[in-house]
Amino acid sequence: MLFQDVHQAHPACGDCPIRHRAVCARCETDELRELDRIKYYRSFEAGQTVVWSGDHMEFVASVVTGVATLTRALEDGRTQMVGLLLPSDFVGRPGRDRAPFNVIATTDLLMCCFRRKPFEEMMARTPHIAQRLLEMTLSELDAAREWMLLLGRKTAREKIASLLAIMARRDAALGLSAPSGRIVFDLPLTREAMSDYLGLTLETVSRQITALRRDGLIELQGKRHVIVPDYDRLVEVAGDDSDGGFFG
Amino acid sequence: MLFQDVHQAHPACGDCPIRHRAVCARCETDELRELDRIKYYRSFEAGQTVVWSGDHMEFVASVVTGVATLTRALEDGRTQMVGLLLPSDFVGRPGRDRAPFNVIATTDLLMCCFRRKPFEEMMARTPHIAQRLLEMTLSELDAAREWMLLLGRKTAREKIASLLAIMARRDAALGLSAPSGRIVFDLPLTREAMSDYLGLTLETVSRQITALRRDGLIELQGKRHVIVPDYDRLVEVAGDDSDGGFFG
DNA sequence: CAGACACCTTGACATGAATCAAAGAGATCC
DNA sequence: GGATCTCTTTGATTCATGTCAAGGTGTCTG
Repeated sequence: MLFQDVHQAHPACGDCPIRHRAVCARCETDELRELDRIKYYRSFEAGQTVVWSGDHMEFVASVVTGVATLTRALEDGRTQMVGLLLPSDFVGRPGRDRAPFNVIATTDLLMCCFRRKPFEEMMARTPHIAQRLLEMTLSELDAAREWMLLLGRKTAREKIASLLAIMARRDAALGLSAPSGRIVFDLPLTREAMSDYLGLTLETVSRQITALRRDGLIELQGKRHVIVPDYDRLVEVAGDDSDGGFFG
Repeated sequence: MLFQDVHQAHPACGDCPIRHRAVCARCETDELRELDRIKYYRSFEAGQTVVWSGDHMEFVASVVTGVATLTRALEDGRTQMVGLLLPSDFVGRPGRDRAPFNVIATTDLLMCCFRRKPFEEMMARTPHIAQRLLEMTLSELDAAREWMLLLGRKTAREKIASLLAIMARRDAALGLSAPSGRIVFDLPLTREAMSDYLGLTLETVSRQITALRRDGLIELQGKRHVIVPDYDRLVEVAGDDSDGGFFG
């Protein structure tokens, strides 16, 4: 789910992005019908809290449109983002009833929810759903570990370059082009959200973005519109030894 | 696998710790027999590499005895530990054939392996194994996220206290006592391994351990034998808002 | 249009952790 | 029993990033 590639999913599975992208990779119609029966939609406004860490979470869900963040915080307020939910990403855990992190909508957000109990029952009857979830969870785990390397060992400059490269890559993928050469996209995060993601302060984020611009690695129009003239050069600054890991 | 609690498993499932602890929570004998048929043991000496990142990994496995680490590294050698494998922990991913990290034995190590293909086939036939793996993977994901909070937002002192608290907690759990009051245990990691885990240098680790000792939060006999006189006070220094998260 | 607000940038300074360097403590080996 | 090796501690210094503070930019609202 963390940076899950929207386009890995089967492209011909109907209108609801949820049905095939997040849950049911094989698209068998009986199961889709059953999923349809137990699903419902919820929408949230930008800034609204979806679930608070420690709360009961009586559903699992999939993002239809918008962006949400998963965060954990220390008592004194220091906050770390631990995941980013983009359209088609899945959140929730069959078998656990308390959320281990805060889920917050950063833009207007539409989620497709399944009440946990019926979903679990369906999972028990439909083995390939558990396998699909396992696969997705393993991808997330890989992404989390890649992120641990970033948080523990990269410099501020490398961190920013990494984040921009991921965003660029993701948007290139949405446009179905290979990520190389010139890429243009909009940042879906504030500087503060970026700092929470990268384990930095927002001032440092701002300064490093300025530095990357000064060095010609990116161009900015306004605060959020980013132009990456040379994707490969950016990846080089990011210092990744395996950029591919992020998309599982 | 990361900090998986050995004692969560059903205690009465036979002699091979693998059979029930890591893979088969329900202990049905037919399945255990089948797992027995496809399993084999491999042992490694301390320091030996089990798998190198990017290599083909043709098995999934479970730790019987010893300790192994999962690490990722940048090209210039900066290294981040992304997981710790202790007895009963599971490693490997059905459905992927390349390891996304290095697995290195830090002590002499005995692993119980299952060739990937037969294991996958068995998983397809035995739904609750996929569910069990999903459960374990979700626990690991929670642990990884907890670790992201540590790496991104905690001070060196808090990081060390967190690691010691986890070790203390784990060893208290092995002795079947509740983690509180006085706990005594041996560190299974060198200062360098600890630094790789915590995103610090080994000098900083050494200094902070000295500082915690000076402040009476821990006592040391030799380099590795640790006495925690007051577990709760240590947890307080660690700054965790949810210590429970680590054991899923 | 003015005012308010959220978001972002920049500057000056402080500080926690890294780096570089040296030496101590325990093992192991002949 | 001394030599050697690995692991660890400690000290001096540097540097990257955090902290505190001020001001800029764009958007929305009345």
